[in-house]
Amino acid sequence: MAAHWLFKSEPSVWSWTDQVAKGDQGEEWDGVRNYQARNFMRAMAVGDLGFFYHSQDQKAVVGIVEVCALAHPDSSTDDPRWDCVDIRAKTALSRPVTLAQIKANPELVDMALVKSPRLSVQPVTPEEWAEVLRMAEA
DNA sequence: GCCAACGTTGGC
DNA sequence: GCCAACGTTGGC
Repeated sequence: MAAHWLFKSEPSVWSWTDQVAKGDQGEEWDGVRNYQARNFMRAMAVGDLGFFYHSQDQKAVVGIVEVCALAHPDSSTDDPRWDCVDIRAKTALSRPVTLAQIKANPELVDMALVKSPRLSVQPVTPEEWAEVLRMAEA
């Protein structure tokens, strides 16, 4: 059973559009300097799916990505502590799901996105995954 | 642009 | 090993 995740990015630094432009080859999710986030990446398997979240101005889940390489040393640093996975864009959400909508949904009050807004890589439960997808289609 | 929250660093 | 200081992040 594949696990689900959420990847957060500032669109001015790395946006969904940038991710899509990388195509099936995908791109390293580098630059993470937080142990919790790193540990989640180490726990990922190829084929796991994740939400792609835009912080800052948009504050919304905008797309779905797939893990396409297991955790490996982060090429953006020589510090051996930091690993990252590669992800590739899979599909855009037909309608982005905003942080405001998520906060307003009683089913999602326990989401890491709400409880730990600064964590850049987060786990998503199967229930949360299904609920956000449902909101994207509603 | 401000402020609160939180993680990390460094001194003791 | 603890704790204070600091820097960064992200929402509003």
